[in-house]
Amino acid sequence: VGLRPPERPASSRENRRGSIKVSDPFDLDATLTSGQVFRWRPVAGAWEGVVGRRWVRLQPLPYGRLAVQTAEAVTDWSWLEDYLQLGVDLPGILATFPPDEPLRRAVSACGGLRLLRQDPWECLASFILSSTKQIVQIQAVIAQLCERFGEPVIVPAGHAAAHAFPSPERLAGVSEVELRACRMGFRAKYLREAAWRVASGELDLAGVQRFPVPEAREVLMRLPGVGRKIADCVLLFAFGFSDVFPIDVWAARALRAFYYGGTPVPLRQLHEFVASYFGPHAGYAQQYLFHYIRVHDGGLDP
DNA sequence: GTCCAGGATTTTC
DNA sequence: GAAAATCATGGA
Repeated sequence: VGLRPPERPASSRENRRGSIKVSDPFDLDATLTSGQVFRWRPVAGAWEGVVGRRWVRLQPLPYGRLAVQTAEAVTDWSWLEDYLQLGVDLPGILATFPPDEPLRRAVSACGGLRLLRQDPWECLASFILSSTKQIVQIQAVIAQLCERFGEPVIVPAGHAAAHAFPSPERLAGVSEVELRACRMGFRAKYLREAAWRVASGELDLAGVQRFPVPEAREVLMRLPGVGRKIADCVLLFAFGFSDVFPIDVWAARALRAFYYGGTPVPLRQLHEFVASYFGPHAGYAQQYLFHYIRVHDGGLDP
């Protein structure tokens, strides 16, 4: 795992392109479309997005490589290796899954699905905006939010403008009416309150990393509009607590269909089940089941 | 008009 | 305490 030197070392753009060798399976398409991130866009067989303050283009290559293009010269690629979690031993994680038929099918369908390591603020804000919205709508809301309030980032010459995710300081100063103009509805007041608490220092978001899961979850759930599910998404996608299993309508649907014969099991019982059944990387199992039932299983059950 | 979405909160037993 | 009812909004 690591970044290979560019094909043409003498070029002045030598640090703007490279390719990453990924020894383990890495399904970029499944990873970026599995509902954990909302900012990546498919462009001509590749994916374009913004990580932190950097515009990035990723393209799958043969033999387990990823082509990487940035807009500015880069010497230290640790930010991308961290975001893509290239140091993670995915086969080792999959080996901890219980050997049941649903997981076997899900892993077989998208064996290179990864969990990314997202910025906590962007992740928290994104999932505050996610509640009772479809993924395509969440993408649209966040795109508007970034375009209107995010700082422009450097893009390749001639490329359309791109923006960083707006900081909590910026969003704390945006009116609820302006936020609602991004089609986020009642979530506007929740986003503003979260931005205010983070910007003021009342909520030390980075500090959440140091807490055990129950305390970290409790801290996040003090925010209005953040319940168990959204808190768990932030714990899993931003803080890397890979044993956390967020249960949304789709995950609940998958659990009931695959493990309870489609019977209407209450949510509380599902939480008890996932806490003991899926093992130390239950969050990965969740992502596989979530993506599988949405994309590969027709999304329907009896 | 109806139904649904990577839910949260309030009310009620 | 947990289960049920209410809230909420844009799009298909």
